[in-house]
Amino acid sequence: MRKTKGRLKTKMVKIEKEKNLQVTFCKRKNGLFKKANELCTLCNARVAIILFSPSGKVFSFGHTKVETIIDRFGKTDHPDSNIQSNMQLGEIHQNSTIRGLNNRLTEVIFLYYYSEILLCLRKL
Amino acid sequence: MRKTKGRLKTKMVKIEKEKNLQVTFCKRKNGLFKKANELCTLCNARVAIILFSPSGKVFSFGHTKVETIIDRFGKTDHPDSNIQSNMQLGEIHQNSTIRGLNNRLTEVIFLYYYSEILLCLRKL
DNA sequence: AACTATTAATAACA
DNA sequence: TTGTTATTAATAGTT
Repeated sequence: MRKTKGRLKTKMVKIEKEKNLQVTFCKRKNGLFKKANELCTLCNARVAIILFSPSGKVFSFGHTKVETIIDRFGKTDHPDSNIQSNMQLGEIHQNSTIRGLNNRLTEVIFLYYYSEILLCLRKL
Repeated sequence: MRKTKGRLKTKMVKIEKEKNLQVTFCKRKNGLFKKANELCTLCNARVAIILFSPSGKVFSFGHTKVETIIDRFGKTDHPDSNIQSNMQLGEIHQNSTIRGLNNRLTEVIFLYYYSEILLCLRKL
Protein backbone atom coordinates (compact mmCIF):
# COMPACT_ATOMS: atom_id res chain seq x y z
CA MET A 1 0.00 0.00 0.00
CA ARG A 2 1.28 3.45 -1.00
CA LYS A 3 2.21 5.81 1.80
CA THR A 4 1.59 8.94 -0.27
CA LYS A 5 0.31 9.75 -3.73
CA GLY A 6 3.75 11.12 -4.56
CA ARG A 7 4.21 13.78 -7.15
CA LEU A 8 1.19 14.41 -9.33
CA LYS A 9 1.10 15.92 -12.78
CA THR A 10 0.21 19.60 -12.58
CA LYS A 11 -1.50 21.91 -15.02
CA MET A 12 0.55 24.91 -16.01
CA VAL A 13 -1.92 27.47 -14.73
CA LYS A 14 -1.88 29.85 -11.79
CA ILE A 15 -2.27 28.01 -8.50
CA GLU A 16 -5.46 29.16 -6.84
CA LYS A 17 -5.04 27.78 -3.33
CA GLU A 18 -3.08 30.45 -1.52
CA LYS A 19 -1.25 28.03 0.75
CA ASN A 20 -0.21 25.75 -2.10
CA LEU A 21 0.99 28.76 -4.05
CA GLN A 22 3.18 29.90 -1.19
CA VAL A 23 4.78 26.50 -0.77
CA THR A 24 5.24 25.98 -4.49
CA PHE A 25 6.75 29.44 -4.90
CA CYS A 26 9.29 28.78 -2.19
CA LYS A 27 10.22 25.35 -3.49
CA ARG A 28 10.50 26.39 -7.11
CA LYS A 29 12.40 29.58 -6.25
CA ASN A 30 14.99 27.44 -4.50
CA GLY A 31 14.99 25.05 -7.43
CA LEU A 32 15.53 27.87 -9.91
CA PHE A 33 18.43 29.32 -7.93
CA LYS A 34 19.96 25.88 -7.60
CA LYS A 35 19.76 25.38 -11.36
CA ALA A 36 21.32 28.78 -11.90
CA ASN A 37 24.15 27.94 -9.54
CA GLU A 38 24.77 24.64 -11.29
CA LEU A 39 24.90 26.39 -14.65
CA CYS A 40 27.52 28.78 -13.28
CA THR A 41 29.62 25.93 -11.95
CA LEU A 42 29.31 23.49 -14.83
CA CYS A 43 29.68 25.98 -17.67
CA ASN A 44 31.55 28.89 -16.11
CA ALA A 45 28.59 31.11 -16.95
CA ARG A 46 27.49 34.30 -15.24
CA VAL A 47 23.89 34.45 -14.13
CA ALA A 48 21.84 37.17 -12.49
CA ILE A 49 18.25 36.60 -11.45
CA ILE A 50 15.80 39.02 -9.95
CA LEU A 51 12.57 37.52 -8.72
CA PHE A 52 9.44 39.19 -7.46
CA SER A 53 6.93 37.16 -5.51
CA PRO A 54 3.25 37.91 -6.14
CA SER A 55 3.19 39.65 -2.77
CA GLY A 56 6.03 41.93 -3.87
CA LYS A 57 9.00 40.45 -2.08
CA VAL A 58 12.25 40.69 -4.01
CA PHE A 59 14.75 37.87 -4.25
CA SER A 60 17.97 37.84 -6.18
CA PHE A 61 20.69 35.54 -7.33
CA GLY A 62 24.01 36.40 -8.89
CA HIS A 63 27.50 37.63 -8.53
CA THR A 64 26.38 41.22 -8.28
CA LYS A 65 24.40 42.00 -5.20
CA VAL A 66 21.21 43.70 -6.23
CA GLU A 67 20.86 45.31 -2.85
CA THR A 68 24.03 47.32 -3.28
CA ILE A 69 22.86 48.60 -6.63
CA ILE A 70 19.47 49.51 -5.24
CA ASP A 71 21.21 51.26 -2.41
CA ARG A 72 23.42 53.13 -4.82
CA PHE A 73 20.49 54.21 -6.93
CA GLY A 74 18.68 55.32 -3.84
CA LYS A 75 21.40 57.65 -2.64
CA THR A 76 22.57 59.17 -5.87
CA ASP A 77 21.04 59.97 -9.20
CA HIS A 78 23.19 57.53 -11.05
CA PRO A 79 25.10 54.36 -10.33
CA ASP A 80 28.69 54.99 -9.48
CA SER A 81 30.10 51.73 -10.67
CA ASN A 82 33.73 51.19 -11.35
CA ILE A 83 32.81 50.07 -14.82
CA GLN A 84 31.17 53.35 -15.59
CA SER A 85 34.11 55.35 -14.39
CA ASN A 86 36.14 53.75 -17.13
CA MET A 87 33.68 54.77 -19.79
CA GLN A 88 32.82 58.04 -21.39
CA LEU A 89 29.86 58.53 -23.62
CA GLY A 90 30.96 59.45 -27.09
CA GLU A 91 34.42 58.17 -26.44
CA ILE A 92 36.08 56.66 -29.45
CA HIS A 93 36.79 52.99 -28.98
CA GLN A 94 39.49 52.59 -31.50
CA ASN A 95 42.74 50.73 -31.37
CA SER A 96 41.01 48.10 -29.30
CA THR A 97 41.12 44.37 -29.59
CA ILE A 98 38.10 42.27 -30.44
CA ARG A 99 38.36 40.61 -27.05
CA GLY A 100 38.62 43.91 -25.23
CA LEU A 101 35.64 45.33 -27.03
CA ASN A 102 33.63 42.19 -26.43
CA ASN A 103 34.37 42.30 -22.73
CA ARG A 104 33.45 45.95 -22.58
CA LEU A 105 30.25 45.44 -24.51
CA THR A 106 29.30 42.59 -22.21
CA GLU A 107 29.87 44.77 -19.16
CA VAL A 108 27.84 47.64 -20.51
CA ILE A 109 24.99 45.40 -21.57
CA PHE A 110 25.02 43.93 -18.09
CA LEU A 111 24.78 47.40 -16.58
CA TYR A 112 22.07 48.33 -19.01
CA TYR A 113 19.99 45.30 -18.11
CA TYR A 114 20.44 46.03 -14.46
CA SER A 115 19.26 49.58 -14.82
CA GLU A 116 16.28 48.28 -16.76
CA ILE A 117 15.43 45.84 -14.00
CA LEU A 118 15.78 48.60 -11.44
CA LEU A 119 13.23 50.63 -13.33
CA CYS A 120 10.80 47.75 -12.91
CA LEU A 121 11.68 47.48 -9.27
CA ARG A 122 11.06 51.15 -8.63
CA LYS A 123 7.56 50.83 -9.93
CA LEU A 124 6.53 48.41 -7.21
CA MET B 1 20.61 -4.73 -24.30
CA ARG B 2 20.59 -1.02 -23.51
CA LYS B 3 20.56 1.36 -26.46
CA THR B 4 22.33 4.14 -24.52
CA LYS B 5 23.78 4.55 -21.06
CA GLY B 6 21.09 7.13 -20.43
CA ARG B 7 21.67 9.95 -18.01
CA LEU B 8 24.69 9.53 -15.81
CA LYS B 9 25.38 11.17 -12.48
CA THR B 10 27.60 14.21 -12.95
CA LYS B 11 30.07 15.89 -10.65
CA MET B 12 29.32 19.52 -9.97
CA VAL B 13 32.56 20.87 -11.42
CA LYS B 14 33.38 22.80 -14.55
CA ILE B 15 32.98 20.69 -17.68
CA GLU B 16 36.33 20.41 -19.38
CA LYS B 17 35.35 18.98 -22.75
CA GLU B 18 34.49 22.01 -24.84
CA LYS B 19 31.83 20.28 -26.90
CA ASN B 20 30.08 18.81 -23.88
CA LEU B 21 30.15 22.23 -22.23
CA GLN B 22 28.50 23.81 -25.24
CA VAL B 23 25.72 21.25 -25.35
CA THR B 24 25.16 21.31 -21.62
CA PHE B 25 25.11 25.10 -21.54
CA CYS B 26 22.48 25.23 -24.26
CA LYS B 27 20.28 22.58 -22.71
CA ARG B 28 20.51 23.90 -19.17
CA LYS B 29 19.95 27.48 -20.32
CA ASN B 30 16.72 26.36 -21.93
CA GLY B 31 15.86 24.38 -18.81
CA LEU B 32 16.48 27.39 -16.58
CA PHE B 33 14.32 29.66 -18.72
CA LYS B 34 11.59 27.05 -18.79
CA LYS B 35 11.64 26.81 -15.00
CA ALA B 36 11.50 30.58 -14.76
CA ASN B 37 8.53 30.67 -17.09
CA GLU B 38 6.73 28.01 -15.08
CA LEU B 39 7.33 29.95 -11.89
CA CYS B 40 5.79 33.03 -13.50
CA THR B 41 2.74 31.08 -14.61
CA LEU B 42 2.15 28.95 -11.54
CA CYS B 43 2.79 31.62 -8.92
CA ASN B 44 2.14 34.87 -10.74
CA ALA B 45 5.73 35.87 -10.07
CA ARG B 46 7.93 38.19 -12.11
CA VAL B 47 11.33 36.95 -13.09
CA ALA B 48 14.25 38.56 -14.87
CA ILE B 49 17.32 36.57 -15.81
CA ILE B 50 20.52 37.75 -17.42
CA LEU B 51 22.85 35.04 -18.57
CA PHE B 52 26.33 35.22 -20.03
CA SER B 53 27.95 32.21 -21.62
CA PRO B 54 31.66 31.77 -21.00
CA SER B 55 32.25 32.93 -24.57
CA GLY B 56 30.43 36.18 -23.87
CA LYS B 57 27.07 35.59 -25.47
CA VAL B 58 24.25 37.35 -23.69
CA PHE B 59 20.86 35.80 -23.13
CA SER B 60 17.93 37.15 -21.21
CA PHE B 61 14.57 36.15 -19.90
CA GLY B 62 11.73 38.27 -18.61
CA HIS B 63 11.48 41.99 -18.26
CA THR B 64 14.65 42.74 -20.13
CA LYS B 65 13.33 43.02 -23.64
CA VAL B 66 14.07 46.29 -25.32
CA GLU B 67 10.55 46.33 -26.70
CA THR B 68 9.16 46.63 -23.20
CA ILE B 69 11.20 49.75 -22.63
CA ILE B 70 9.77 51.26 -25.74
CA ASP B 71 6.30 50.32 -24.60
CA ARG B 72 6.82 51.52 -21.08
CA PHE B 73 8.08 54.97 -21.86
CA GLY B 74 5.79 55.55 -24.76
CA LYS B 75 6.66 56.74 -28.19
CA THR B 76 6.67 60.43 -27.33
CA ASP B 77 9.16 60.11 -24.53
CA HIS B 78 12.05 59.07 -26.70
CA PRO B 79 11.96 60.28 -30.28
CA ASP B 80 15.47 58.96 -30.83
CA SER B 81 14.56 55.43 -29.98
CA ASN B 82 15.01 54.16 -33.51
CA ILE B 83 18.45 53.23 -32.30
CA GLN B 84 16.84 50.57 -30.18
CA SER B 85 15.14 48.96 -33.12
CA ASN B 86 18.53 48.28 -34.59
CA MET B 87 19.71 46.48 -31.53
CA GLN B 88 18.87 43.09 -30.24
CA LEU B 89 20.05 42.55 -26.74
CA GLY B 90 20.75 38.92 -26.22
CA GLU B 91 22.12 38.77 -29.71
CA ILE B 92 25.45 37.18 -30.28
CA HIS B 93 28.23 39.75 -30.28
CA GLN B 94 31.24 37.67 -30.96
CA ASN B 95 33.20 37.17 -34.15
CA SER B 96 32.43 40.76 -35.07
CA THR B 97 34.60 43.37 -36.63
CA ILE B 98 36.24 46.15 -34.69
CA ARG B 99 34.03 48.67 -36.42
CA GLY B 100 30.88 46.65 -35.74
CA LEU B 101 31.74 46.24 -32.10
CA ASN B 102 32.54 49.91 -31.75
CA ASN B 103 29.16 50.80 -33.15
CA ARG B 104 27.40 48.35 -30.88
CA LEU B 105 29.29 49.59 -27.86
CA THR B 106 28.42 53.17 -28.61
CA GLU B 107 24.77 52.26 -29.01
CA VAL B 108 24.61 50.32 -25.79
CA ILE B 109 26.40 53.02 -23.85
CA PHE B 110 23.90 55.46 -25.26
CA LEU B 111 21.02 53.25 -24.18
CA TYR B 112 22.53 52.82 -20.75
CA TYR B 113 22.88 56.54 -20.23
CA TYR B 114 19.47 57.06 -21.75
CA SER B 115 17.84 54.73 -19.26
CA GLU B 116 19.70 56.48 -16.48
CA ILE B 117 18.41 59.81 -17.66
CA LEU B 118 14.90 58.44 -17.81
CA LEU B 119 15.32 57.17 -14.29
CA CYS B 120 16.28 60.65 -13.14
CA LEU B 121 13.41 62.21 -15.04
CA ARG B 122 10.99 59.86 -13.35
CA LYS B 123 12.05 61.20 -10.00
CA LEU B 124 10.97 64.74 -10.90
C1' DA C 1 10.46 20.47 7.53
C1' DA C 2 10.52 15.50 5.85
C1' DC C 3 8.82 11.85 3.02
C1' DT C 4 8.02 9.31 -1.39
C1' DA C 5 5.80 8.15 -5.58
C1' DT C 6 5.84 10.22 -9.57
C1' DT C 7 6.86 13.66 -13.07
C1' DA C 8 10.46 16.33 -15.22
C1' DA C 9 15.09 17.22 -16.67
C1' DT C 10 19.08 15.76 -18.77
C1' DA C 11 24.05 13.12 -19.97
C1' DA C 12 25.56 10.44 -23.23
C1' DC C 13 24.63 8.95 -27.77
C1' DA C 14 22.80 9.03 -32.44
C1' DT D 1 21.93 21.34 -33.90
C1' DT D 2 17.86 18.17 -32.83
C1' DG D 3 16.12 13.74 -31.13
C1' DT D 4 16.25 9.40 -28.17
C1' DT D 5 16.61 6.87 -23.91
C1' DA D 6 18.08 5.36 -19.51
C1' DT D 7 18.78 7.51 -15.55
C1' DT D 8 19.20 11.18 -12.18
C1' DA D 9 16.93 15.18 -10.18
C1' DA D 10 13.02 17.89 -8.83
C1' DT D 11 8.80 18.23 -6.70
C1' DA D 12 3.23 17.76 -5.43
C1' DG D 13 0.72 16.10 -2.13
C1' DT D 14 1.02 14.12 2.25
C1' DT D 15 2.71 13.54 7.13
